[in-house]
Amino acid sequence: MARRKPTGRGITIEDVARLAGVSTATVSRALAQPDLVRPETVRLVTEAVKASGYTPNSSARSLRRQRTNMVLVVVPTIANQMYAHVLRGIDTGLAPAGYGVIIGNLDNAPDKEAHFVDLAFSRQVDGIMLLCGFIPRGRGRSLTETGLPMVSLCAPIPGATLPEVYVDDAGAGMEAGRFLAGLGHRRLGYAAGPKGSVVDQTRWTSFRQGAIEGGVDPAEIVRLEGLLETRFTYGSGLAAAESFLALSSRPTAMFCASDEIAIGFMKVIRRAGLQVPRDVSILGFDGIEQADFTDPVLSTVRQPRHDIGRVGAEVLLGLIEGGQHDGAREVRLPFELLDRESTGPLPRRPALRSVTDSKDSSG
Amino acid sequence: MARRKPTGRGITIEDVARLAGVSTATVSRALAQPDLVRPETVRLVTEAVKASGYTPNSSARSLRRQRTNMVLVVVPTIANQMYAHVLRGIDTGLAPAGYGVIIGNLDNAPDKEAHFVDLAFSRQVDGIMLLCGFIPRGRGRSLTETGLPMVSLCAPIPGATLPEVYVDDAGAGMEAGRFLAGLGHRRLGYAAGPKGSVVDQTRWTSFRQGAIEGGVDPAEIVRLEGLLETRFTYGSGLAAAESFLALSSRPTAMFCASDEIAIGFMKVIRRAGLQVPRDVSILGFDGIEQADFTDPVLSTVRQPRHDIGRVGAEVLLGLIEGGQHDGAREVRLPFELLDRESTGPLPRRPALRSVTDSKDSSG
DNA sequence: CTGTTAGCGCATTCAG
DNA sequence: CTGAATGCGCTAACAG
Repeated sequence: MARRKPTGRGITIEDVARLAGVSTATVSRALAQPDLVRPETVRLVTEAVKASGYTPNSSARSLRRQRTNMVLVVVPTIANQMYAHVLRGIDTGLAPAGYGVIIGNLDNAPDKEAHFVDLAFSRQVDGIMLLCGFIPRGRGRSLTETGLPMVSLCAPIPGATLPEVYVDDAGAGMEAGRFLAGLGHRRLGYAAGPKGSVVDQTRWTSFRQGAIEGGVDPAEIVRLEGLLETRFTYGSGLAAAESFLALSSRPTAMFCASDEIAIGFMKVIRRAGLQVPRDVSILGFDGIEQADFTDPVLSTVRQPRHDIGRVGAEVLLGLIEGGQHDGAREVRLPFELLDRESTGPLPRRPALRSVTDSKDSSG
Repeated sequence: MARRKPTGRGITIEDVARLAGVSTATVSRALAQPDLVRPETVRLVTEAVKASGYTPNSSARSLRRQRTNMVLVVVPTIANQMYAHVLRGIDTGLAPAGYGVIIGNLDNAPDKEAHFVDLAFSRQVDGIMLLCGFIPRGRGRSLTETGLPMVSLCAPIPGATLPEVYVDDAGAGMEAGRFLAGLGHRRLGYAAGPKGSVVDQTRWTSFRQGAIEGGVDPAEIVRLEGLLETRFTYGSGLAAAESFLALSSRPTAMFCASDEIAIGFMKVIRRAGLQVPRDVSILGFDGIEQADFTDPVLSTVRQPRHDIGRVGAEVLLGLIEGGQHDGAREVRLPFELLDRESTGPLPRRPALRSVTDSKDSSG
């Protein structure tokens, strides 16, 4: 009822000032730093605000304060459960500080990269979170050149010196290798992620190393890639499984670069008549919710998805509000190997095609 | 190399103007409406821009133009595959028009609602997309009062008169009911979604109706809810399954309000020794990617997730750029019932507990 | 404690 | 076709 005449369109600070009988500066202060204003005046202003329904215009405020209270989050694809939960964590960490999220969904469209670079250069955000494992470029310039605070989550970025928040992929890979070796498996496979990815590289290398430590012959560790594009998706799992089935001598245990890959992989080999884990043990990576609902329940290396996001947000806020980059801070979060139903001890006889060849393995 | 001295911090339009030897007005025009500027001048400006690395400041531009080129997307939780894909669709529809997405993740935190209302009132966005099936409120005011263009996706909002883009839930529910009845099932169950939700209500009512049309006795259609909070999540499926198992006379076919519910449900009853679809048929809703990877593959009603987002974005852009709300436009997208592996004809004998009681069913 | 003043960086009048 | 001037709405100096 007390709604004031909307002069032009929105209610401005001037309307409130008039209503409260004070200057705009006082309104601004009463709202931002009430302790610097006489209580009675604060009350007047507060009431005027309530009466008018005033909300400060964010563009004007951003322009003036050189701060937008927004963060750009660049993610390979929002459709992946893993990233979705990291995003939730980011939101959890950012919201209390009054920051919002602008979503930068790459979604395998390289031209979008440039768009996010522009966004950053236009100062639409105060900081950047990279979940993509590389630094976006476009129009001949890179995000680093914005000078904006930036952190990398989920994946380290080689050559860059920004704070990183992620799990110890190398340690996890090692443990995965030792784990499967410890179950007695002597021929292992790795269902690969994207070839260029540091994360994939790390997991593969360390897995191999862990397996060797566990007593596996290096020649008996095979890397399986998809035929076309290999990413962390179901599709890559399907493709890797096809490669797997085509092998004359198959691994008895597989380590997969992601849960999606593991789930895709498992589907194909089960359709082919193999049983998990009797014929093949399968170990995933990520610990997405869906892995709790496969049958058998997927063994996997769980990453603290939510925490990665939350901690990443806190690190970034520190950079934004604290000011100085205090060198390349690095936060390693703990992983956890979940030994569940899709992994088991070495079966009596090696897994062969359902059409059993009379050919012995050489050795 | 040609980088100009960064006077204060960023490169402004003034720097470019100086560099090109023209006024700031000309720079602005050369960039926004080159046809109004002499080609030679445009060239000068373009070169100056390139040399300086100038990108217009978005806060200043937004303030001046009363337009931010951002859209707020309010989503119940970003962790749900369904919403994640709708979001992708939204991005697909928005990006070509130069609009970005600010993510409004409710995540079951009611206090966040108010925050998004403030965001809208502060004119930080030009439009709003609601995937939550209701109109967020906070601080005693509702999003509608912002006067901003708004559309509702995935769910109609009762009482509101905004454009809606969603599948025909009623038709889908009917078809689900007829489908299961057509398979010969005479005792049906519905694993419910959130009680207050219009979507749940619609699916349940129409499912019931379809089943009755298919010849099922209304008394033989049971609604199963979770014990605590019932939502569209795995957890609700688990809870519904517990209720299911406790029934003395169990349905032989279940319609689930979402795929997550269906998957959670399936897990529990299979652990209890029941087989799908031999003992119980299960039909989901949504058509998330994960449903392709269950064993058996989940039958479900597929929604065009991506299209819902894309079309919704286009409708909203029409409102934003076109200006006038042309009444409550409504777009219904087609659903598709996927008859796959988790549904089958009525089994010979009704599903009982694995510990077979000698008690006959009354009838 | 409060008001006045001065921009933040840009796009749009209005004159030339 | 171009330049000078104005103000979008707000906050931070600086005086009182």
